[in-house]
Amino acid sequence: MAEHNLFYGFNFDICILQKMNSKKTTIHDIAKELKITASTVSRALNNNPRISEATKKAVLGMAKDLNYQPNNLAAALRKGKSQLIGVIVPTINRSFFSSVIRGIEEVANNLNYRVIVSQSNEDIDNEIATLNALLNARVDGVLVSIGKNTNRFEHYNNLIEKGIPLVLFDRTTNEISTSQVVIDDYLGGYLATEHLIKQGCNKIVHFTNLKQVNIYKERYRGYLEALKDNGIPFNQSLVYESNMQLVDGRESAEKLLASKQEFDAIFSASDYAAVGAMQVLKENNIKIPFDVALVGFSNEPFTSFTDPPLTSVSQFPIEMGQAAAESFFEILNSKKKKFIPQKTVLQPELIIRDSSLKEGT
Amino acid sequence: MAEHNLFYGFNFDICILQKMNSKKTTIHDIAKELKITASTVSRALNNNPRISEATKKAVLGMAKDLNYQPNNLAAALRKGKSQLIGVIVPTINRSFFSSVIRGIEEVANNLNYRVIVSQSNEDIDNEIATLNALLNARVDGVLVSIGKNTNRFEHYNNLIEKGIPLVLFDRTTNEISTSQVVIDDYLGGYLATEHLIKQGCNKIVHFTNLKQVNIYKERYRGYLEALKDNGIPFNQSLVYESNMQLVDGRESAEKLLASKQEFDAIFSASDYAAVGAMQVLKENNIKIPFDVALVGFSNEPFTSFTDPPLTSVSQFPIEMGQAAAESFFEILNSKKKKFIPQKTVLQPELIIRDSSLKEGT
DNA sequence: TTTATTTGTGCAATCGATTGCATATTATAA
DNA sequence: TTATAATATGCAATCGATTGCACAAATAAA
Repeated sequence: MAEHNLFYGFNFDICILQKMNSKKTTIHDIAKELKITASTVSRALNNNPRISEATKKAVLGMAKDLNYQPNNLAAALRKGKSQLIGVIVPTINRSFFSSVIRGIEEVANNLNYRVIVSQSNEDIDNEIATLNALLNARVDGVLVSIGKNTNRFEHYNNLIEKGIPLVLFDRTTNEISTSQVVIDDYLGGYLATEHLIKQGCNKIVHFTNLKQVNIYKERYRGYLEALKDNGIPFNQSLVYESNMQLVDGRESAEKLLASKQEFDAIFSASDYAAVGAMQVLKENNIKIPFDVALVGFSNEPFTSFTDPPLTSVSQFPIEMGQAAAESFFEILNSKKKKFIPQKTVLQPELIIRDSSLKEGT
Repeated sequence: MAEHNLFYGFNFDICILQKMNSKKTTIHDIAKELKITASTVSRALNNNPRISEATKKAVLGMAKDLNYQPNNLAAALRKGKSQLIGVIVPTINRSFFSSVIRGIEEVANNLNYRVIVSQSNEDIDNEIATLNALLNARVDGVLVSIGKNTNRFEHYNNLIEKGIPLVLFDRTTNEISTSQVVIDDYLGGYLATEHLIKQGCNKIVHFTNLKQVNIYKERYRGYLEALKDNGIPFNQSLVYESNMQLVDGRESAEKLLASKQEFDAIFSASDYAAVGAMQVLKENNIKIPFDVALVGFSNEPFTSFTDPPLTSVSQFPIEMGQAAAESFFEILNSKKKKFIPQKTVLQPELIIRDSSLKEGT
């Protein structure tokens, strides 16, 4: 296990934390130096048109000389906006979410906003506590992907009542009347299934999760529709419900084999469950994709490292983050004007890899 | 590609952003209501011993009634500390870093601090800009994993001079005299190599990167030492240098095969390069681990999904984040006292999987 | 009963930047 | 030359919470 070994004084010197009498310089210091007032300095720094070019130049120069660093806290307090935005995700520790955050950050930083990240750990109390903490930190708004178990939404609706911008992404709900960004899970399910059919499969198993989360239902709906559109009768006994983790995929695959049903493909609504199934199939000497074609969902980074590489549906997480941030700033900038919550639906893309590619080889 | 389709008015109502006359309540509101002063309210909320229990109870009750939310900005401005800490990583979008952040967050949130995350994208200018942005946001300190190309460190040394707590983790340097948290890469390299030797290998290839980054050098050193300790002569032509991504691993493996050298194992200092090698070996019908045993480094999540699963060295990223945060708060709390920068070295662990396990099967 | 403490609150300044309004200076129009 | 407008800057209040110091009331000690 990871232990903490402490070594002292490597090639470090003992150092004394000197609070440095160099008190940070403020606009008042600049003002004093230039024999003008702080208000003029403030305006000059903000490029206010009422300030002469000469003064502006002088202020900017002196600011540089004194190594002036603006205190955003003071400005935030006065202006009532902090240039901070909060992001709540179930966990940061998943490729999908960290990529979304990356997208959000890109857009936010460009607009000179900073991002505060918090994790709900799929726990509603945690989610509420974390939201309050963000509000206390006076974030200018919040972007959220709600937890699996979140079934009350007052805390979010309160935000909206207070006029605090809120955007939901990926894990959304219609119980909250605000802008949201999702991918078209239905389409993703449809594309995946259609692809399998085109590969010649017609006994397609589906792994899904029927809990409250919308996304799986939509993928399932896409699966059904693709079958229908291609004249393939739906067979309920080919649908396996589980928690969609790797072990669940293994379990479903084992049940499937035990059932002796015929099947020539599996469309798993999760990459993890797909990998579990892949393992079981290989253990049983079932050839992928020749005996059974396999498609996952999410295009997790590991999908290209499995053997065979796993066909999957990309959700474009970075783009989702960007879109969410853009939606967010639209709300932020529409203050006091009428504002219509909008739903941004991103198009998923089927990433075809060997696990489902029968022809050619 | 992901397009943005905008649908209006799904089951959303048009909603007007009402700045809600409900101005946020402040301690003054509570004070007025209770006919006491704001200072008393402030002290009561902070559980100051000079305030009577009765008053405290009244204040707390009224605070709840009025739905009071403290304004951390105001407190931060006055107290000169924001309860915000900044984290800079090359990218958030990598399992290792997002896990470290998770660890940092856990500790920080418990102490009522929020974490602001920023990415440097391995670019030094970006790193400096992002650091300044964090300072302007008045973070109480910073935790950093420095970029690959960062070769100047004044911006960090400035922090230290100003007495702003700084902790380095994983990607560190001795050019900055502050606390740091790393794993023992040397030991990781040693363990990996030793394990291969114990499996009966004695012609062990090593994939490494010889750039400025310390971590690869240390792993290499561990490799050399393990060879030496086991009486295996070092063969320079078995060492392949590259950028350590998947394609680089492929390339190195191809060169290796083309060289016709004999080898019975590969220790790659990166999981990605290891997977690249795995692909090439399999394409050449070389059996893993029977013909060639394979070990990676980092224990990326995908290592358990490859075929065969890849033996690797775990760096315990969450624990690293926790240790970094603990180090950070030690500095923060040692203010004005003498403070000795300390180096925390975490022990890595070899996670043995099938790619290197010759016996048994 | 008087003096010394302790206890509980209030007063007012402060953190640093912003901003509505007033004012002084200069340029333009009448 | 005087009235008017434009330009540039200053004054002072403000955002909301914190905190050193003062002070009154209550309690304890003399």
